This record gives sequence, structure tokens and C-alpha cells, in this order.
Amino acid sequence: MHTPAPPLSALRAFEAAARHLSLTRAAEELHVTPGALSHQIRGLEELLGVKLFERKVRAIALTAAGRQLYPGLQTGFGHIRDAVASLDAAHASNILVVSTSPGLTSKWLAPRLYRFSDEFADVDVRISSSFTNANFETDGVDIAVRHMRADPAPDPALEIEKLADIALIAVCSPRLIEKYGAVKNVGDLARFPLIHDESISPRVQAPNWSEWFAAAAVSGVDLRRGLHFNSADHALDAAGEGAGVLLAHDLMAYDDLRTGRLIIPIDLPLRAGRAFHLVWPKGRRPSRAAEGFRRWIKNEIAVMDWSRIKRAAASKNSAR
Amino acid sequence: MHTPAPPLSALRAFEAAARHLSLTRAAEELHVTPGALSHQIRGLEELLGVKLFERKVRAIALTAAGRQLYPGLQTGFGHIRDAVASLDAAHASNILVVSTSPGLTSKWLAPRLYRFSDEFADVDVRISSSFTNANFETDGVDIAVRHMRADPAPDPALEIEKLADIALIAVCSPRLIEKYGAVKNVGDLARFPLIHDESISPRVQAPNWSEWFAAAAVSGVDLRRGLHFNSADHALDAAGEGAGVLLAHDLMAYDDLRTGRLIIPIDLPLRAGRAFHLVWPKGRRPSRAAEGFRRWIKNEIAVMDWSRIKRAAASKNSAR
DNA sequence: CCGACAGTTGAGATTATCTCATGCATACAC
DNA sequence: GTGTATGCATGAGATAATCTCAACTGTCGG
Repeated sequence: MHTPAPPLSALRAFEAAARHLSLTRAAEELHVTPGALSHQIRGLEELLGVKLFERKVRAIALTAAGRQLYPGLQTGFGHIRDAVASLDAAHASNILVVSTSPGLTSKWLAPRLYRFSDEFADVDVRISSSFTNANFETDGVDIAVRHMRADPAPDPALEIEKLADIALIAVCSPRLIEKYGAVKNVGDLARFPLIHDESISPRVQAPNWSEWFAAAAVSGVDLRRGLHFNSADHALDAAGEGAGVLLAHDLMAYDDLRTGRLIIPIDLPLRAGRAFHLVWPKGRRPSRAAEGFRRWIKNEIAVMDWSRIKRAAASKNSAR
Repeated sequence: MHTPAPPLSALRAFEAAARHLSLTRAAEELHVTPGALSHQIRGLEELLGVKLFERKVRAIALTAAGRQLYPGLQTGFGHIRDAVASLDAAHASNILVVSTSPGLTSKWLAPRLYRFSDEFADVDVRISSSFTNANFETDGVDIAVRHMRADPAPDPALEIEKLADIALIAVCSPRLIEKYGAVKNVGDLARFPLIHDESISPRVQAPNWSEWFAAAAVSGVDLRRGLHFNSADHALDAAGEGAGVLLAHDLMAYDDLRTGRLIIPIDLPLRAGRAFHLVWPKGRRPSRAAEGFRRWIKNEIAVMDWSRIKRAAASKNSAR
């Protein structure tokens, strides 16, 4: 049989009450009610066999025994708090929370992150995907990749750095060409099923099929038909399955184009007037992980070889 | 809404496991099962978002995060343990446990202890009253006042110091004299009701009424009659209420004699061959409190004024 | 004089902690 | 090579600790 050590929660209750000389303020600190602390301390006094506080009606004062016990507890709990906080801080500097859209995450960022992790093995990247912009103050986000105007208005709270202009390009599965025949001009797409990616334009005015055909001076194409998606990755997957021709962000289509899953039936990129940007809070010096992420993503953009993509995609359009 | 601090019990589980590098040994120290610690530590890892141990099949090793967290916790919990132990030790040196009989406690020691507490304000005296001798090894007793032979055999384990020889004296309430008439000789007590205190003699041969009358060369007194008590204080209280004449320890009757509640109808003290002794364990240097108690009780015995008691008690025997 | 404040207390609700039994994968002894 | 022992993990359920809530008490200040 062993003599029970006093419960740690009771010792913590005593330490906080002794530091504040107030059960009410100690309770606030520990997120409990004053009644809970009163019970804890009373139980501790019974266990130890000494009075730790002298009760006045609206105040408490340490007894000699309480004054004797308190300093060691204060030091002890201080060390424990510091040890946990230090670990939290060290751990936090190794977490990078990136906010971006689900489409970009799925179709471009996720397939590349292994190269970031190779370079920053100690950084734990957390992707926060959502259709809305993250709030840097409340969402615990370090840095964001946002789809914005190519020349966005300055934001007093944000640093904004352009990564890549966005062009809209028509993409489809090679199997669609085999089914509907080669595409020699924009008008030939009139006989193809269309896919609409509505995630591009719901909140901001962005070009879609209508502008694309107009840019090619082609009219009379029935644009009401075809599949509609509200997520770019789902639209791209449908296109890859041969569901139709999709007007897509060139960046997001890049990997499917490189693998040949998608081709460019007509090389008519439409400048969207929009771009992907890196965004982070002004005034907050980016952490080492955030700074590394910034350099890494700019490099990933820089090494994309569009000319090779265009050559391979065009040759597939006419191949039989 | 606040971020919960890790539970202290989980931190303690981790600290002990880290110190032992064994859940089994840490569980033994904390008096729980290894399963409990496993759950605690797993929960802590989830809360903190880091792995603290690397599990091998039959062993655990600290991870980098675990090595980072451990030292601060070890220091912290060390301070807490030391603070509690230091209070326990200080508290123990201010507690004095005195073992004695209930009769002596009630009729002699308790009425005087306030003078000891005045002199040793920081000492908390605990009287351990029982009819049997305390065991110094198991009962947590520091010092004892025992009723023993006047010249006890040495005990290799105990220090024994005589306080006062015991004499047996007849005592009764003055109202008994009023009721049954003055007592001129021992024979006159034959017509008085008798009180027998059986606590004096159940385990050791001690004189009683039979020896007392024989010492006065009086025979033929019916000693079967009268009240019997197995506690000296109850017998003295009955005598004080006028229930009869009691053959009592002079020391225990002292206060009632001094206040006049009791008188000595016939001044015939019978040497009992017994004495009160202070007893404490040999080899154990008495604490400051025990040493103080020893000096105090010897002084209390020394200042008892028997001659004044005898004069007052005798004058009351003949007063009408 | 009355309302606010801080601590206390008991009863009951809630949550944390623990035990127990089973499983897994070695390590060790024969 | 095989069987047993060992240490850690895990889930389910039991137990104990902790907490909330409401009512009370006695000051303090307006």
C-alpha cells in the first residue's frame, strides 16, 4: 500500500489561488468555477493535514504552511508550463498552413508537394482548401495561393506577389478526337459536348465559353448544353474521362496535358486578366517555412515547360 | 474559448515513462497499470500534435520532441515533489504524538496541555489514548506516559524515565461525609459505599481495596459491594458525584482534590510499587518537540503541591 | 438599507482516468 | 527450432475525480 501523492490538479488549484490570492481570479485563469477550486483546496488541506489558506469572508491569505508550500509549486508549475510552451513554439515553427482552392490543390499543388517536403523535411505542410478566401487572423493560415486579378488593387493588410498569369485553354481527352474527328478550326468544336467549370466565375467576372468563342469570331454556338461543375478538379477529371471539351485554367490542366490524358484541340489561349498570387499578412515576417514555400513555388512555376506541352498536345490533335 | 493545457496527469505519465524508458517501471512508480500510461501518453501525443516516443516492440525511445519536452517536465515535477515532501517533513517535526491511558489523559494530562502549547505554539500535540501500550514502530507514536512498576526491568529497545511514584488514596465527595458522618478511622469506611477502579489492575498485579484495608489492620469489611469501572476517569467522576469512596491514583485525583470536588476522608496513602514513566524508543534522538514535552511534563510533576492538597482535604473531612 | 462581491458547501452531472482482457511482435531459454 | 515470457497497444466498460450549479453567509460600498 502506498501513501497517495496529492492530486496534481489540487496542487495546481492551490498554486494559482496562492499566486492570485483570489479564488475568483484563479478560477478564471484555470477556466473552472471558484467552487471547484474551493473544493480542491479544501481536499488538499485535509490530505496534507495542514491549513494552507486563512479564510476571510471575501479574501484568502496564505498561512505559514501555505507560504512554505507555494514557492516550490510555483517554480514547478512554471517549468511545466514553459516546457509545454517551448514545445508548442518549436512545433509551430515547423508547421506551414497554406490556404488555396480545392481545384488548385488537387490538380497542381498536391502532386508537387513531395518536392517541397524533400527540401524541407522538418516542415509539416497543412493545406487548408476552401472555396472562400482564408482569414489570416482567425484561420491559423500562414500563406495563401489565390486566384485574383492579374493586377490586383493593393491591400493594406496583405503582401501580394504574382506567381503566374492565367490563360483559359480548351482541353479534352484524345479519345474525343477519335470519336468526333480532328479539330481544324474553332467552329469544329460546335459539334463537341462542352464542359463548364463554374468554380472559375461564381464570385468574380471571369471569361467563359462565350468569351472564348467570341475571341475567335465564332458565333451561333449553342452554349446551353454540356456538363456543369463547381469544382475545377472535378471538371478536369470529367474532361479526362472524355465527357467533353473543357475551358480550363492552363495551370491546372498542365499535368494532365503533360501525361497526355488531355490534349489541346485548338491552341487559342484566352488571357483571363487573372493570375495566381501568393498572399500573406503584411507586417508578419514570414517564418522560415513560409519563406521556403515562397521560393519553392516560384521555382515550380518557373520550370513549367509550356512550349513542350503545346507541341505534344497539338500533335495529338491530328494523330489518327 | 481557450486552448486546453495538456492534462497534468498525462504530462506526469510522460515524464515518468521518459525517465524510466519503460512503461512497466513507470507504471509501478505511479501505482497504475502500463495500459493506463499507454493511453495517457497516446492522448498527450494527439493533443500536442507530436510523437514523444518511438515505439519498439518491447521498448520505447524518446523522439526529438520527447527529448525537448522531457527536461523541463522533469525539473517541474521534481520541484513539485520536493515542495510537498518538504512540507510533509516540516509538518512531521511539528507533530508530537503522545501515547497514554484514557484516564491519565482525561484527569491529568489534558487539563495541563494548554501550558505546553503556550510554550510550544508551533507543536501540534496528538494524544493517542488506549488501554494497551503503543507500538513505537507501527503506531506513529513519539513518546509515551506509562503506568509501570516503580523499578521496571530495562528494555533494550526503550528509554525509561520515572516521572512520579503512584500511591493509592481513598477519595470521596464532601457530600458523602455530610450523608454518612465524619470518618475518624479506617473502620468507619465500612458503612460507606465503595467504588472499584478495575483499570488499575487487569493486566498487572496492583493493590486494591483489600490490600488497603489490610494495611490499616482492618478486616471483615464486605468488599464485594460497590460500583466497578474499567476506566479511571469514569470512576473518579462517579466519586465526584457522591457515588462512593474510591481508591484512586493520587496523581489522577489531584485536580479534583485541589478544587474540592473530592476530599481525602482518611489520609492513608498506600504505596503501590508502581509509577508513571516517560518512555521513548532507544536510538531515536527525540525531536525538539519530544524533548520539550519531556522537560515540560517533569516540571508539571515537580510543581504539584501535595502538602497543600492534604491540608485542604483533611480539614474538609471534619467540617460540618 | 440594499445590492454586489467573494468564498463555502452539498448534490448531482460530467469527464477523466483506470482496469481488464486480449492481441502482437519480439527476445530469451531450453 | 520451438515454446514461453515480456513489454507495449488497444478497446470496452467500470470507477473515481472533477466540475457545475444553486443556495448560503458575511462583508463592503453606494
